[in-house]
Amino acid sequence: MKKRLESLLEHAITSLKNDSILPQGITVKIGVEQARDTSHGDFATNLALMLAKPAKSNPRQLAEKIVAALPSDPDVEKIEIAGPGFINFFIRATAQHDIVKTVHKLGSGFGQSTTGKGRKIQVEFVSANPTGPLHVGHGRGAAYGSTVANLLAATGFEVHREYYVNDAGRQMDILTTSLWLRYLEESGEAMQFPSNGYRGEYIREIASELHKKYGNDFHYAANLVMENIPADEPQGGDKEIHIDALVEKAKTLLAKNYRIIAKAGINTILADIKGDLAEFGIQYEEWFSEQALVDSGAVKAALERLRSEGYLYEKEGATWFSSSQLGDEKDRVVVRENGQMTYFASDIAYHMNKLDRGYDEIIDIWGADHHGYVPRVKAAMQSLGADPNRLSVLLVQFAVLYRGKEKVQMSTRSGEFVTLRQLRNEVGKDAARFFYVMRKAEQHMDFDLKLATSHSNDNPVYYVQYAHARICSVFRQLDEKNWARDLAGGMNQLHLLTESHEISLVNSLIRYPEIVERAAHQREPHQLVHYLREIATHFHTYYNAHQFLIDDSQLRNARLNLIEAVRQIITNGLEILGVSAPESM
RNA sequence: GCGCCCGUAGCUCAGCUGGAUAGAGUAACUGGCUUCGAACCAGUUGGUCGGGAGUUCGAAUCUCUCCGGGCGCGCCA
Repeated sequence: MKKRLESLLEHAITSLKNDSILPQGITVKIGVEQARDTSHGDFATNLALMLAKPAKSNPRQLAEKIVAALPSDPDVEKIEIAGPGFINFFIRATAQHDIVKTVHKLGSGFGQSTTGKGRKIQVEFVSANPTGPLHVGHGRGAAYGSTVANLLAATGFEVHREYYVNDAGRQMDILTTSLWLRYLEESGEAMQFPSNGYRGEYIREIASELHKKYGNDFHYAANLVMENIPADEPQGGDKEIHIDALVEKAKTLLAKNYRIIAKAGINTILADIKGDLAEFGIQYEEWFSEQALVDSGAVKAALERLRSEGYLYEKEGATWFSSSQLGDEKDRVVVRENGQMTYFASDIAYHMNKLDRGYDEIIDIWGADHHGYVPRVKAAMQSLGADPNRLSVLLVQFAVLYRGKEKVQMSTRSGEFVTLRQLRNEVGKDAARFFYVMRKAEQHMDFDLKLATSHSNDNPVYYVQYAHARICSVFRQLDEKNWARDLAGGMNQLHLLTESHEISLVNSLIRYPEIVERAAHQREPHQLVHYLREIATHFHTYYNAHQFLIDDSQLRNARLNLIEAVRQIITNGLEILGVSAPESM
């Protein structure tokens, strides 16, 4: 209908081309919007207002000209000019009922489009370091990234979901050493744990497993381990030097056993993360290993390429990337004085790898605390001759947890609600995913655990799910009454749906594909959430105002077809959000 | 100090990219179950859109400037 009105306006404008009232040589985008207020009709356009300035004329006069030039349409009942010059269209009430047929026909495919034209798009998200379980902060990126990916898939993109596993470099050494030290404690050695080590309880658990499995194979006396190790920070030393020395000691003493501990650590933690995300409803096409990238020589190759392009230089014993000439605020180290490559070095190689894989677009989803990292990655892409616009980095702000009024501390120490798993256990997957994407990503979010767990009207996820369950319940009642459902017959009676509640539901149905489209295009899942709440509201209102299981079989079947279409759309929308649509609750 | 994000009803947030009288949820109050599920519905109260200036027919939305909050400015990842 919207498109139809737009083309009507198009006709009017073309026919007015020669009229001197129209500005010459100016093209204006003709936009028709659904009117917010019913007194403004069903659709409205601000076309006359837009044209008024270039035409140097009164918008209302212009509107009158346009209206006069509009071809007639059987479904347009009335056209009004209102306010400063809006043109309002009043549509015949039953003109849009065919949408019900369309929804039934397309089923789960309703709302899907081919706008993406199969363009390949990669979405990399979460990518938390595999040095511990996912925490609640990662949860938001997980829910957001997954939903953005689903939205893109629904709009015809070929989506590749990827998790970049940082399983290389210093942090892995620190993880391995932390495990070993806890293992030594487990086997009776007393020593001070490094302040820069990983202190989480899960480290002890893995260490304990190692001890069970390997006995004293990795055991060395504490005084031997701590021999010649520089002081830690609390003792007035440097924590980085301290931990690096311990890592070296671990490698020397353990020799090839070092790999066993390292493997056990990464495998256990990664398995936990994978399981956690799977239970959160997230499947990846690929888990990309940084170590594999390093082993393949890609990082070295990337640096050599930068060097040959003249972007690398040596200073103070380190190798620098001159990102500042490409928009970054300063140059960045890629190889440290000690010869180790920085995280950024492999990130350059990783993004080069992404580019080489031929994606039309690359999306990285990062926590907002990494925003300062964007210019250097873009600079790297540019230096490799790629268009930095092929990469878009979407930043997700932190979520602050509340339990009622009380702020929940997020420190690893507090032991309260740090992991995503704990959150899921407390509020459930559905509520967690729904809450995470309810707010737009740049918005700082308050996540109220009490609200998310409450099984009441306070909780928006239940509100939407309840609408779905109610519809399912209606159909169960229909069966119990042994009333046959005449789907085809109902389609012929759609014109009976003239109640205001029915009209507004139909209007909601029509908007769904546009909502999916816009949410995908703007990478804003929250728009879909708001839409689902709105359609649920319209349904609940309708439900309370009218009976569906009535004796009049014609009206009954028409109504049932309408609410079945609503049910289908709620299912489709929740599917994109990764939230289940229960038949009863 | 510099950079990014944010500031809208008591609270949590939308506001379709510059449009009509700024909207939801929640809280408070009033009413609705013998009728398809009350995890629901109907209604009332509640706003100098952080302050100020500018751009124009028109600003919560764009520009500038202050104020307030979050985050970043490592040879850490």
